[in-house]
Amino acid sequence: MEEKNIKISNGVNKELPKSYNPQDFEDKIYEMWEKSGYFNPDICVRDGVCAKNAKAFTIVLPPPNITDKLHLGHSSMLAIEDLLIRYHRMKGDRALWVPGTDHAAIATQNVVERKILKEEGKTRHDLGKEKFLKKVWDFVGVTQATILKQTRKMGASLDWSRQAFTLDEPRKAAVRKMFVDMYKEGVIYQGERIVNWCPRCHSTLADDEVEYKEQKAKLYTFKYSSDFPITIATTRPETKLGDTAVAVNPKDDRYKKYVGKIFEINFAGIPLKIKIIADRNVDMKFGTGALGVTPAHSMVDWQMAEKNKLPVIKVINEDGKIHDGFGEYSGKDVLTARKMVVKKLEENGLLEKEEEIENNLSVCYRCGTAIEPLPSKQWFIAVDKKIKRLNNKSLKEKAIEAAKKGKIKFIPERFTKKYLDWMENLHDWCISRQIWFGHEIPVWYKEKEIYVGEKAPEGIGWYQDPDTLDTWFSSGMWTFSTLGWPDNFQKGKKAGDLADYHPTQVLETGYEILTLWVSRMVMMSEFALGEIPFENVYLHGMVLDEHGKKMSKSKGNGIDPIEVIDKFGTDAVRLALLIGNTPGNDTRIFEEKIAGYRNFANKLWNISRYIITNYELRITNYKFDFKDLTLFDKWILFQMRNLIMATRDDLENYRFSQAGERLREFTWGDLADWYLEVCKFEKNSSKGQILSVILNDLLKLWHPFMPFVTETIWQEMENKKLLLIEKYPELDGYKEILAKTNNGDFYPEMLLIQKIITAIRNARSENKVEPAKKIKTVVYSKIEEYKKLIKDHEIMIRGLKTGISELEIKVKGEKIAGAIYAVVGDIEIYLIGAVDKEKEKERIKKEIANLEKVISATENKLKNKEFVSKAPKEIVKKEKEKLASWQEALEKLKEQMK
RNA sequence: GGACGGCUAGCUCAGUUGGUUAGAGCGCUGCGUUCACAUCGCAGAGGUCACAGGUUCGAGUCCUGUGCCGUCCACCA
Repeated sequence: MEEKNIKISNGVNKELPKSYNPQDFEDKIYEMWEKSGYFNPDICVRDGVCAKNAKAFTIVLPPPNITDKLHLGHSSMLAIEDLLIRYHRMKGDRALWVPGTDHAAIATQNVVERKILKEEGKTRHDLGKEKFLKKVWDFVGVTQATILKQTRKMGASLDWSRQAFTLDEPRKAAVRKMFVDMYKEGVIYQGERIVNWCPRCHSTLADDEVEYKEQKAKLYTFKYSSDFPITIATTRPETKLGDTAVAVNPKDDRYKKYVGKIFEINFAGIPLKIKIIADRNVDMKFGTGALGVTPAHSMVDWQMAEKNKLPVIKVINEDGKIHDGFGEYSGKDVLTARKMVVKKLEENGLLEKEEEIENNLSVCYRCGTAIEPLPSKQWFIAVDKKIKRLNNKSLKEKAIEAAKKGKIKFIPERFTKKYLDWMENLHDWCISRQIWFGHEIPVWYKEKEIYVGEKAPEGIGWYQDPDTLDTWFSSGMWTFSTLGWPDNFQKGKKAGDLADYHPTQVLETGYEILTLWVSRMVMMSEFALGEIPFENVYLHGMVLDEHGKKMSKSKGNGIDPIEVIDKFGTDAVRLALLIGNTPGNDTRIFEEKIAGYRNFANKLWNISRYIITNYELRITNYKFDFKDLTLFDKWILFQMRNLIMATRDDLENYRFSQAGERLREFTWGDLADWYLEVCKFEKNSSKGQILSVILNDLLKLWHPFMPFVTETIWQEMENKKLLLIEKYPELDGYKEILAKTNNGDFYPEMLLIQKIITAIRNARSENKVEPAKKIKTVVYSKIEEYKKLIKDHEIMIRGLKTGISELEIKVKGEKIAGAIYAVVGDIEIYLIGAVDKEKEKERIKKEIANLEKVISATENKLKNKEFVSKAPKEIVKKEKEKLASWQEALEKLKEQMK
């Protein structure tokens, strides 16, 4: 067939290249999409791509931290979300995907702090707040630009006209409004709490910023004083200067009699009032079973103190030294003070035991300094407070209810439990942070006055709260702050984007922030709008390296998305991330895997190239009026219809990997290896049109997975419209065709032909017959229909690498000696004149052994009366049929061995 | 300490409600370059589904227990 010149989309006449080179097309294609405006659903409505009243399908992109460029985990997130968005856009939904980035307060501040320390040898305090923040904003500008570029590289069809940043002006206004509303409602309050304090960095740390270091420590067992009845144990005697209670387990008979009593004692020279309290969290078996309660310097003790209304005595100050008012200890650092206290105890004969134990020391993840838990004034969100606007339910209750009632579904389902466990144990949420970069707290002070409002108060002498808000406060508002809240929410009514796109349909994010982020979003949305933020939460796993290790810069095992995109193409990277893993599970990725999908993209390219060059005239002719349909035509259309059905079902149920594998199997197996090969030998008037239909729908099905190569091919096919906004394949046309073929009654015939071809190839290969050698082939069959079937498909059978020189079809003849033998059910095949007797014998023996094994297993099954009586009739019938056909084949093979 | 996940071919992983001889990709073995593709084609080898019980006519799949690996949470005074 002569090679034709194909018009490429840019108008230049040229031949399609032999292999697909992503770099030649990807950027151009993305530009086309972006310029078209169809990433924006409003433009789609305007141009009739989707109906005005079409269902909305909204995803807000989990905003990547601007601390660094994107890694493969982000790529995975983008691939999944883009798949969903493209699928729904093609289905005709008003698909909106909102882009943005996260200021990631603490993380960003730390990165910049480290950077200036390294580059200029300065701390943030050296620079001062204003200069330091300028440095941060410079940094943000750079990384943000990189992130946005990378996101486009992934092919993400985000609506850039709605781009947001968690710390831009609209979001700042939203945060202020939220804070003030919550404050007015009494949900936000100021209170004291133990925070993780790093005495070196002079800052609080979030719980997840604390690291634990295994170490050996000394556990001291002692009495406060000789007149105190209970012995306690501690690794930190110096903090005991601030003890206000001793806690024991309420079931502990040793101490029951003391519970409720107060002892006034002198501990190492300092007078203390100690109350004996009962708390079921005290482990009777650890140490002496009694715990000295130091409310100011232990999270757990603080909680006990609150419950029991105990006084709080601060022992250690912000520099990690003993506070004033502790006599000789004041001003000493904790280690010195510890030695002094222990010495005192020894002198007074109060120290009973000193032993080495293993324990976990909390240290600052930045500098490794031991953390001091200290009480400090912070802002909180009350999660248990009943709120009027929530029908007297608390934020916690609303968030739990949403999951329990199934308003919010989790994928995979097991994360529902994790979400609920976390929610049920949630304490008030501390939202203030002692850092500079972040949302300012809309609170002003003037001597003893306090003002909370969206704008600074009038008058002189007011100063703003120096703290900033936890980054999750603003990202918790992400689903609605990006859709125009609060402007779009007046008098309790949604308007604009908020009315059109909220609640969103899917929140797709990593399972590691289920608790940190997802839970907060639910509470914030319930408070602000009285509705859930999203209907489904799809959780993906982590992207790990080949050996299952986390990718990290320090280990140097990370794969840079841009590098692999340059090497293998975006589509290949996307497929490698989408296929071969399941929701909520981690996935390993390495270059060989990506290379495999690069090969696949090329395969699809070549399939298309073949169809386009050979059937060019009919390629855009998408019509289901075929004049004549052969067995294989019916089969491929049947397979295609099943594929469309299954893919839709898979995508609706978030089985992306399965959908991808199925598509791959059809494309490479059914279409390339069988149907296209058939087309080379079987000519009929419908072929071009069938191929046109198949390729059209196949490209559409693949588009959400591999947007670039599919769009490129689509454009090569001289389509005026973008594949991006094509309608997703429907079943209508296929249904008609199928009705005409009695819903697939041709299927067994098709399988028979396939089996005959495979059997011949196999027999030749095992006998080491050179592929080029043509052999006379004789086929026996008692069944008249089969004979006709084979006769009708002779050209095709001969064409498909069976190396037949002459094909003879007989009813039944004598066994042909010295020939290669194969059997397919009733059909016997002899390949004459190329037998390798030893190999042939071996092969038949192997097949006999194989058959005998399955036959005996099946016979036993059918002998079992209970199986026959209790199993469904269908299953039993199937087993019987199988057995019969195996037995027939076995007999024939045995005949050959004689 | 608590919760969750994994354990299926040499490697990476699928396996939807229990029911053909348990699948795929990569890798491996043999053969193959004439007209879509060597980023390819054809054929093949390779698994007692971690282990032990149980339910069932029937278990990779459901239940109980054990082991190993991993993750998250809580952290011991």
